[in-house]
Amino acid sequence: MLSKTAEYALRATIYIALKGSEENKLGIEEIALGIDSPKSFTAKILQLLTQNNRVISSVRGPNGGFYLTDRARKLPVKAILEAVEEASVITKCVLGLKECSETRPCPMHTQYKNIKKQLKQMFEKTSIQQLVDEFNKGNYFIDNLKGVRKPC
Amino acid sequence: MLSKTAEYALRATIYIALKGSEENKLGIEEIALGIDSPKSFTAKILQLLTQNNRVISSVRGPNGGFYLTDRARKLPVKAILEAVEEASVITKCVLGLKECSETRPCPMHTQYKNIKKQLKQMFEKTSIQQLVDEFNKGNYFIDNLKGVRKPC
DNA sequence: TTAAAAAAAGATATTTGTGTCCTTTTTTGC
DNA sequence: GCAAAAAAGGACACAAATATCTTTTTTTAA
Repeated sequence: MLSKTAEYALRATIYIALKGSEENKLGIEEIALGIDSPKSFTAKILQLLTQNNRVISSVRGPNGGFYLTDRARKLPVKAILEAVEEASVITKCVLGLKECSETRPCPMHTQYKNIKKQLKQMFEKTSIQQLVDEFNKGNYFIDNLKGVRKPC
Repeated sequence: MLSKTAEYALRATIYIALKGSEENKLGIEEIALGIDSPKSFTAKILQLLTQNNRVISSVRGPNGGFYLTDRARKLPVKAILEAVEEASVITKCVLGLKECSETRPCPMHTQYKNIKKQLKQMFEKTSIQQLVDEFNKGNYFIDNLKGVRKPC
């Protein structure tokens, strides 16, 4: 479905949104450990995410690191995919036809269009913050980080 | 969503099912032209499809070529994906977590599981023959082959 | 039985994705 | 200003996916 790049991008962004803030920036070491991804490769992906769509923010030097602005937290998950150039999953024909549409459908078009619609909805209507909220309800995982329900 | 290999596998199989039969086998040249795919690469993929799951059948020599048996026409589309080792799309976690399940869900699990379920349904419940039938209703395309409604 | 046709098989090339490492730039605190 | 910390940037390495070409095997028909 998604490339490693996109998977790491999603995981890293969610992790940073979860555990980081402008006051408490996260280093690449912690992020890679937290989401169980290769450190240097993940660093490259974070560069994409800071440069495209400003999904994540970064500061260099001591006490530097990565965090998400409030603005970024409101972005749809799709913005992460766009930043790593993989948003086409939600538009592409399942058989890979260059032209495939209502007026020129492939044999699977009728069935697949509903799935595509829901994929689109999921990535467009869900904000990064919503995933954070969901996680914080408890019992969610993003590999080495477990969501723990806060005591009442 | 799917690799080129899987896309060509689907297109080629549908094409052969549409235009070929045991009496009228199709050559690799025609197939590649018909689905707009690289010839030699497609030939490799057809080898996979003849060897795994017996999705397509082949005969060498003059008047040889590819065709689908009646048995093969009844196979689910998933059998094509299995033959090219890409059936995992319908089970994998969208964030790429090795473990992701109801009891250990990723932050997108709740939303994505419904989509995954429908993907699974589509590939498991749809037979190759059903796609052929759909195509023959007319006005469907598989790149260079246009579905033409038969005159009444 | 031989030549031609066609897929199978093998070898190799190219491109893209994934991953690592080293150097540079920026920032901070002393 | 200087040393340390951290991300940014660049170069490279490796693997997988994609693609092409050549040779071999099988089959048919003349």
